[in-house]
Amino acid sequence: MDNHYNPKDVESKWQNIWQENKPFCAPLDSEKEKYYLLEMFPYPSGRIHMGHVRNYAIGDVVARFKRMQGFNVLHPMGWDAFGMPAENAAIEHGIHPAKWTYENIDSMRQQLKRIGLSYDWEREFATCDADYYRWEQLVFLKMFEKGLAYKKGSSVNWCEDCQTVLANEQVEDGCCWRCHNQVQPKELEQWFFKITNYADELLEWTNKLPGWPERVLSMQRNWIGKSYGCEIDFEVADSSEKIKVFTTRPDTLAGATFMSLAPEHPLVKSLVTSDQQQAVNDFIAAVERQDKADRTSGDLEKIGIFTGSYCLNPLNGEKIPVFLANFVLMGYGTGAVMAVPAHDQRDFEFAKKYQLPIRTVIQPQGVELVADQLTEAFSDPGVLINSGQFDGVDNESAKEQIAAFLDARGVGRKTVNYRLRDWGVSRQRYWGTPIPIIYCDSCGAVPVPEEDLPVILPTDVELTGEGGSPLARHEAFLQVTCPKCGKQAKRESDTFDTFVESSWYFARYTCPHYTDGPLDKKAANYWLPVDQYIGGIEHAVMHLLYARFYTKILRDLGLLDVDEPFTNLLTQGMVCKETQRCPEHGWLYPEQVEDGKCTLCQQLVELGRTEKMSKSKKNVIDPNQLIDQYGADTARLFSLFAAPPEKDLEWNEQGVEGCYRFLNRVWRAVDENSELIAAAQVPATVSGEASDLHRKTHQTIKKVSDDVDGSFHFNTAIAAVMELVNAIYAFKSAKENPGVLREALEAVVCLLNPFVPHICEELWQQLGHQQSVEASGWPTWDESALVTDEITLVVQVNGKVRGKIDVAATAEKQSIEAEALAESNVQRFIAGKEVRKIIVVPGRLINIVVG
RNA sequence: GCGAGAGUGGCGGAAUUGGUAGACGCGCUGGUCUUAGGAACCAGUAUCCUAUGAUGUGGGGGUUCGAGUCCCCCCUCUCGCACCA
Repeated sequence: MDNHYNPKDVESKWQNIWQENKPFCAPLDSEKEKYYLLEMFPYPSGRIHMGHVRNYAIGDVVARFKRMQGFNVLHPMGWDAFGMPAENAAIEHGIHPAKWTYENIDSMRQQLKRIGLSYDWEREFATCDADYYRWEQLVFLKMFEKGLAYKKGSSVNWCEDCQTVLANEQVEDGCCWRCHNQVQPKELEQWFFKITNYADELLEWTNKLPGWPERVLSMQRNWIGKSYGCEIDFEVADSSEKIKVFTTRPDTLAGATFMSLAPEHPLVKSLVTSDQQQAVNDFIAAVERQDKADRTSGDLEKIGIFTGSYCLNPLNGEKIPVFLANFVLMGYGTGAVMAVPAHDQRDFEFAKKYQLPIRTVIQPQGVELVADQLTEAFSDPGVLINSGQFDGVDNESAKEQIAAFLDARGVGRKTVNYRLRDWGVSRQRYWGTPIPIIYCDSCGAVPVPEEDLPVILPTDVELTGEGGSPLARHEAFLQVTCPKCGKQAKRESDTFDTFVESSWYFARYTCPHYTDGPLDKKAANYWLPVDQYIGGIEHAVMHLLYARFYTKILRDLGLLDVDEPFTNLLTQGMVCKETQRCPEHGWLYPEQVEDGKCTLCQQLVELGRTEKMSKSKKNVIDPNQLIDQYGADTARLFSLFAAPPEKDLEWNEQGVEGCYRFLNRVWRAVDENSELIAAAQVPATVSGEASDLHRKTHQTIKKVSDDVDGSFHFNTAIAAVMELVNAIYAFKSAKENPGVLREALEAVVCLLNPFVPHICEELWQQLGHQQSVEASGWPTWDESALVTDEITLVVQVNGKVRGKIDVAATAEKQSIEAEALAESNVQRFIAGKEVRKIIVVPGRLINIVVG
């Protein structure tokens, strides 16, 4: 046996062939049915990690499987190339973000090619290419024209020391990650996309995407958060001002004993009385220091301050105090909450703390609810009390009746509220798509004329991490003349959120070289929607919702004709690994830790949690070593065999060896038998051991087909092929039945091809085929080969297994029962007892119930 | 906190969706062959045990002839929370 399996040779041979012959390029004009398969494109961090390998291996199985099934498959790859890490690299190492990014892309492309992924590389692009982002700028101008992009004030994290805006990720415990100075909120005018205009359509379509996991749809529905309720006006006492609140519980209105406003509420200034001014200022400053995400947390201590003003309850005219409260956010509803402590837990805790009155207005039918005795808010349904004319009404009807009462008096109205907020797309950063707007003192915000696009991101910038965005200091970029009036004007210096680029790249893949607009409508409409999208569960809401929204924008701008971008979605579980952190040096790579101590300072390392692999947490596993040692096929097979795709995977290399061993077994099985089976064919009739292998072959074809097609049970598909290979090794009468053996070996090679394509192409050639295995088609199974004459049934007594019987597959219920009762071990358990019932589950088991 | 998921041998996982719990693989134990074995092959491997027995799918209850699977309560872990991508 001198023809050993040598993955290095085999893999470079086939990768060269694929590079030369381009078998994965997808033509627009094809007789075949189209299939668009897409994995979420990577950020070019420089190195691929096991999460990438897993994601792209999953996608490649589907791409190759669909190609074998005869589809015209589009399977593209590109780069989500704008973003903060490139700027950080520039700040830390003085490399220009463009150079850093394009070098990373080159290195990652090489790494991806080593895995043997079947991409149409002709369609590759990076989102930082001006040929890409220029069309994003054009779409922005169209959105601006239609009022779908607008400007409004919004708060950012500001570091006074660095004079710069910080991303949430750059804020640690309320402090700047670089200088550890306290971060403050700062109000800036920023661009927003009106995603709220599409809230209802985005919500409705969550019921029309059967190919999406229910949990993702559920998260998106909750994110949109449509709720029906009532907007109510509370007049401010001794003033003409009104405080608007949104509530889903107008039925509790009579129980509103105070009002809570967000500290950011615009009315705060006019409401605060002079004697409360100082206390309120201190309070607002304290709340500003609190993390936004924690503000609504139930754990957070509820704090508040009296403004000195009162407002009037529109139901009963009662005068109630107006407070500011840390748990009320300006971003949701109206930024004001009518506080009903008896029936809302947060209000209850707040009222207890500040000794505010608690009044029950709903109680369960027939039970008296005494406010003084409440230990928590009562939020169940019930009947109204203390509510004047509405007493005795059940609370569901009271919602309607009170809304109508308020409406009739012009002080309230039924409304729909969404949790979803408009999408803020302005970033005060350099490495992103320039927003194509010019500010003129006379004309205001003027769009850059279409013929002047693209607004090219200048390359001659200095990045320091201080003093705000470099574009804001780049005079040659900033200074322009107003396209409308010709006077001196200034460019917008903010760039887009990188989520904008990732919201339409899948559409651009259909026509990446098109020069007359963002999309070639013919290509877009042929390929879209994406038939199968694959990516991490961490994108369940934001990216996937933005992409859905942007698709509807493109549709409404007449650029394509689909309503939704992704017909089927597979959310891959994360590849996780334990993190390690030094109190002084932050996250550490595994090689920086020795005996639980940081090698830089010898301090004890905090053992972190198991988290998703990310460069910033330094818990990334680099697959290159694995590929060097075992080859790409083994790395692919292992990442697919280790767990089902949806499941999170805690990284552990145990088992790689087994996958390599298996590929060696496959190799030898073909190699050792290739002469014997050279021209063999399956005979018309097979019997005995040969018939068992013949059946096993067809069972495996069926099992793998079912597991791969639509259900992604790759781990069990691979297990099934392993069983078939075990059966091939156990097959003793190969010499007498070379045809049956050939059939089994060819099935193994075909079925494995989507998983481990290099070795399969090589073995397919060795089996004497001229055509590639991928072009040879997916094997089909013969139903008649699956049939067995005899089946084994389990016999239970009172639900416990007591024996097994072999019966003819065609046996009648009566004879099965008789045989089960006669089984010797079963006899022991039913002797002397009354048989009450016999349950026969066809093809499975018999349960004898005795008493 | 809110929203969404997950929990099965020493380990990764399987279970036809209410019907034999532990497929397949790793690891481990013993053996064959070999100058050698970190190669290959064969046998064994949930736990307790004298077992044709009992127990067993994060914990506790329930429904059922039968529950890993369905229902209720609890625990632990993971993801997202709007400027990481």
